[in-house]
Amino acid sequence: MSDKRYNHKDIEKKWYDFWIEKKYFEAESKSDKPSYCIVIPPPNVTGSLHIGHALDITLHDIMVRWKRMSGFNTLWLPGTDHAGIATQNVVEKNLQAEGIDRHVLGREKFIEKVWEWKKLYGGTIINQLKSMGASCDWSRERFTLDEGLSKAVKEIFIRLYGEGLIYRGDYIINWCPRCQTALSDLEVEHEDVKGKLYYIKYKLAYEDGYITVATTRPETYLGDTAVAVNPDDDRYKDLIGKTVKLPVLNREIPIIADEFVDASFGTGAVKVTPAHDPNDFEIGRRHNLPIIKIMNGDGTMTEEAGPYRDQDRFTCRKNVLNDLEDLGHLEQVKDHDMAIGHCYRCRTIVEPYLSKQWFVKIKPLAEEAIKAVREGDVKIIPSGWENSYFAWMENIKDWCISRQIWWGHRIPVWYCKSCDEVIVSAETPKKCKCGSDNLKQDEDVLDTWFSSALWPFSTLGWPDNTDDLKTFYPTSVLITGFDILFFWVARMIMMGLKCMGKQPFDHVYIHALIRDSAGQKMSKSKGNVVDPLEMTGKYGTDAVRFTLAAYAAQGRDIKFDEKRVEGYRHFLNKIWNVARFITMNIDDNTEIKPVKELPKDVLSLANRWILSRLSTVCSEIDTALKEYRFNDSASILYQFIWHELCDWYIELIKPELYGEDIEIKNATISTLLHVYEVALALLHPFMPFITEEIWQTLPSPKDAESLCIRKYPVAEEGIKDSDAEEKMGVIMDVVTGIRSIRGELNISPSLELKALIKTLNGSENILNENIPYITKLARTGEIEIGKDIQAPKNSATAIKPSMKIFVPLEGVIDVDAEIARLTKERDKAEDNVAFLKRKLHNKEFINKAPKAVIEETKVKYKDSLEKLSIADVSIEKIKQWGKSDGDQNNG
RNA sequence: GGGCGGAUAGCUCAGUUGGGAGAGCACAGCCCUUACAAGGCUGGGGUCACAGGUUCGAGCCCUGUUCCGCCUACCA
Repeated sequence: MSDKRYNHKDIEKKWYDFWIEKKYFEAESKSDKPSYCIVIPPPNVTGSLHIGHALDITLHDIMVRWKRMSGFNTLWLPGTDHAGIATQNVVEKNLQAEGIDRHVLGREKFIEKVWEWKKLYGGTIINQLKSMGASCDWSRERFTLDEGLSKAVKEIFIRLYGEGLIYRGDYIINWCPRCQTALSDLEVEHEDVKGKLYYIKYKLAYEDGYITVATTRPETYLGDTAVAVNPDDDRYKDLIGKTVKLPVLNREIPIIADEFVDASFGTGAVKVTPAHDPNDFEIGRRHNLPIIKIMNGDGTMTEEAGPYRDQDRFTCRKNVLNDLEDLGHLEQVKDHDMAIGHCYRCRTIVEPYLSKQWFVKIKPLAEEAIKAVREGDVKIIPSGWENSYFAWMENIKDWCISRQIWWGHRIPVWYCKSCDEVIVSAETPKKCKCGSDNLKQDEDVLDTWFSSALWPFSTLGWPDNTDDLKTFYPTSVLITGFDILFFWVARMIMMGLKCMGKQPFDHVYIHALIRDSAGQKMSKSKGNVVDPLEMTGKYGTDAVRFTLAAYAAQGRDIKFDEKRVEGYRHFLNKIWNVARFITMNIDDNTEIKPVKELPKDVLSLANRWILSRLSTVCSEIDTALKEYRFNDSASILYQFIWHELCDWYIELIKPELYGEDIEIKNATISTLLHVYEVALALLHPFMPFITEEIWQTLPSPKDAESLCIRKYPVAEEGIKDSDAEEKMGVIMDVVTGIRSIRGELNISPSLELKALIKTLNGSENILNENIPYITKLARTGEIEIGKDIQAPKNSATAIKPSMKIFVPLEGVIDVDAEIARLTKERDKAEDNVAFLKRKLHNKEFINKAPKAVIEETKVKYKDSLEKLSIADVSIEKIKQWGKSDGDQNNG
């Protein structure tokens, strides 16, 4: 505490260990207290903490610590996600580095390797969350591949299958040739590119002439089984029913008519490749076209591609184009803007690919989920996101949930090799009902997001009816970035409603994305990534947390600037030094009493004022947090502590602390301690470490052994006192008035000034009673106060609503500077008068504006008018003094 | 193609029912006043993107325009 600067090193771990040891973060399965629960968005087990997590964690922890302190049975349930494709990729790469191919290793051995890897490195991100101060209940930590969660996954799969909401079938899905798995629509990231549109001539089979089709993927012509035109397209009417021959392959395919074709695009004729395009697949179905697969799962061409077999898909495209050109089939090539889908895990260009996959029939689930938000069972904050939610939900497509990878929840389905029976079961079946034991389990695993969708209840013990489930479901709020609104939030709502019959959370708070200070999305390749751990190491976790909270305004992206962190570290230092100030002003004779026991008559104006302000701050923080206005709460605390507590209050009470009156001194130090202690408590959710460190050493009366279980302050902790606030306003006016004169006229702060105050509306009592405040803060010596004070010679003037302040400046005054200063004020007043006059003379305004506004305007007008006239008089006087000074000097 | 959001001080951003615009940082001047120089005091700085409209009154509401960002989509 003796150090002038706050040093975060060593402190953070000490307190975190203490909290854990005391089990403060552990929730009760059964409790009389109201419950508050947040489940963490589980980070990928392969992950390491990035700035987005840091924001997530900070906002979570603020809410959770606030509620815990407010007396709720609070559960913040942590865990990690097995992140199927991502984790498999990581381990696969590691094995490759050792020269091991996973296919050689085999499925079982490979999964063992992943578990080993998980045991070694899976704790990394968890430890990083802890270093952020996250007050999670670690005794309830979960992993999406835990036994319990796996049970939940199987249970829901079987249930949905039984209801016909899960089905298997051959469809065109998104296929990543590198990961060699299906992807859901959401897992494909579209990127706009300037591509080409190739016009290819198909010659008619039995007569001269040709039809030209336009395509962006010329290599797929190898799989064409028809050419389609719009039935109403006059250009092609005669060709319908005829056939063309595909170049090179010489396969004969029909020209068909289909409503889908847009006659205005390209040539109005579309090549139809049912195995490699979702629309073509539909057309193919309608017309019973053959389906020809020309590409393998790894992106090479099949033998159906004839001379191009085994070629990579992009090499094949080049060769196809060359050959078509050589043979005179390439009519033209046009620039064409389009969007190309990439795998969200490995950035490989995805292929629309025909294969047998499992799907969730999603519409019935989506309807309920739409209703839940529309009827307010789930409230999305900020509400603007509701539009996106509805738009997506209303156009939702069936969800492809099978993945051709090894790491994940294996689909609980077995196929009988003897009779084609499909057995869906939580346990491994021994025999088929046909009697055969020749059963084989489906090779695929489920989409990771399928298990994530169950997270809010699977983590609480579902499908068992546990106490945790009864106590904490529905959870209170889900806090996350908008990037996983559809991936995760929407699916949780659907599954929560389906399994639990209730929404998984009452609120969804969507926070912004963090960008770099130039507004660019952070990415490793750009090298603009801010490492939160580097930040916390440098500035302390509390400073980083407070920065993120202060940045977290609703509905706007965050442009993260390290300088802002530095600024808030200064704030921590400021807070730290208040503690030092208190310590220095307490000795063995100091008697500290609870504020409630202090007689009101020993409380000085400053004490009453700060208590009143504290009271307001308490209720403002409460409102802001309730509405998830994190930035507002941060700024309220910053403003109050730095400017009101430090700049005004502590300076005001110095005379009382250094004075002789022991009773007043005790009352003041008790008040200071109280306000500071409450402020620390208010701050604790935002900056847990420094507040606990200071709080523990504070000689205040305490009723808790740690700040994190102290009752969160509410408005009674201060005493609202408008009389004190009004009076302090007058004192502040005097002080700032004199300070302005000093500052603008460049008078040394060390020079003691005399002040004469002419009161205008009975403020002399207030002033007379509080002279020490003025002398201390404005550095004045003698002060004269009265209604009839006359402006002395050679004085500067400050004009305030309830008084005129004169500061005689014999010897130090710069006449021209003071005239300039007053003229500036005069002009401002004149502008005001003109403006307000115009307004009040406006008949429409008088007729139509609310009375309160008119009254207010009138008062402002009067004040401005008065200020103008005072300024005029003052300027006149000082000019004369200037002259007479000149006379004296001359004479 | 559809939708959403943004444009306010040099920078980053607040601005909650429409009543002459605020903060932090940066900048300038003065100060090492015994909590803090990672500090104190004072000050300068804005056509609220542009053009219309509604209103007594618009940063805020309406229409259009420009620029930027994002989401979403099966026009090959």
